[in-house]
Amino acid sequence: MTLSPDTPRLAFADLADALEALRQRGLRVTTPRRLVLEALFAAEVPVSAEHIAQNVNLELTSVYRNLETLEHHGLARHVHLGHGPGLYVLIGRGEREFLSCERCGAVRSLTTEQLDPIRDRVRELYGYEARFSHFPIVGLCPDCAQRREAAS
Amino acid sequence: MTLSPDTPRLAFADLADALEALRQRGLRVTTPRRLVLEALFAAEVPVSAEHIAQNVNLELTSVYRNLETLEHHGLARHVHLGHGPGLYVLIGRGEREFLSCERCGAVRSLTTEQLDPIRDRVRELYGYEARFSHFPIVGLCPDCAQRREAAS
DNA sequence: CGCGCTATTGGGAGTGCCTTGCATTAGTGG
DNA sequence: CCACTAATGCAAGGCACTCCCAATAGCGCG
Repeated sequence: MTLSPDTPRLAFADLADALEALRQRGLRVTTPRRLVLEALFAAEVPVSAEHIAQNVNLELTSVYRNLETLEHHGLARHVHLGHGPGLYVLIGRGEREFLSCERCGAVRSLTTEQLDPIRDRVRELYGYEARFSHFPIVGLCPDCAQRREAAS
Repeated sequence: MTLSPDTPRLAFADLADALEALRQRGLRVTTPRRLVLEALFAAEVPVSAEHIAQNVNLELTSVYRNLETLEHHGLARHVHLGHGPGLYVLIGRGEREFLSCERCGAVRSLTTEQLDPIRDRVRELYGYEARFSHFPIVGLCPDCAQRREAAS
């Protein structure tokens, strides 16, 4: 699957690249590893370990272990969108951040730069270095916010 | 606007007040209930159910159930500060919000108004109604941010 | 290509944080 | 002080991982 031309350049353009990177780091390219990576490449939204395990028919344990090593080697990361399991995404295809709706579960994807003004404001007001990449902002999406306002 | 009977605003200054409010709502004032409430009044930071259970020597189950009913009746709420158990706080004594440090666990307490500029910015940029009250902003406190910068 | 070294795997058990079910206990209004 | 039923204690269950270990299978080497 080719990347759209406007997608930022990245370290791991495709599966083969990523696998090569792993091999170079002394990691073995096993079938489960490859399948997990494939699942991440195929996903357009963050996915749970459970989801991957079901899809590619792997032991959940193995999926978690692979996600962990992918994270450790900078190929993937996970976010906590409210309650529920952690969700995993590939790194390197243009960094994404997320806003999630507590009510309907909608996930809005943003570029890192889009959240910079928020991070800047938090830093400037409270000195905290907000890292929404791991614990994103949770709230109500425009639709749910409106619906709730109408109901009151 | 009209007061919805199932979401009344409870105002209570102390334990006796809170217990009276519960009684008025048809809830029984039992020893475990009173102990959980006392623990919340005593805590100056958000506390876990486990913490309460240990302190007042109650069944964890009972603590969870009581926290749930206190939440349901608007006397308490909980926040998720990064990983780890949910942490409970009383409401009605001046609303607090939190900023937590992913590295050292430090929790900075703020008034709701202090976070309003951030919420406003999120709304104005993305239309999301950020609700940091349930999933607060997680990041690095000034100390940890500096330490990390120095290390790089 | 075969061999050996060891990273990785499957599967099972364990942990943390709750949630549910149920028989028993104890607040409360009458 | 009685009856009614909310609330409790205890046991079990559930979700999201995390750990352990014997068996397997990549990978470098000859």
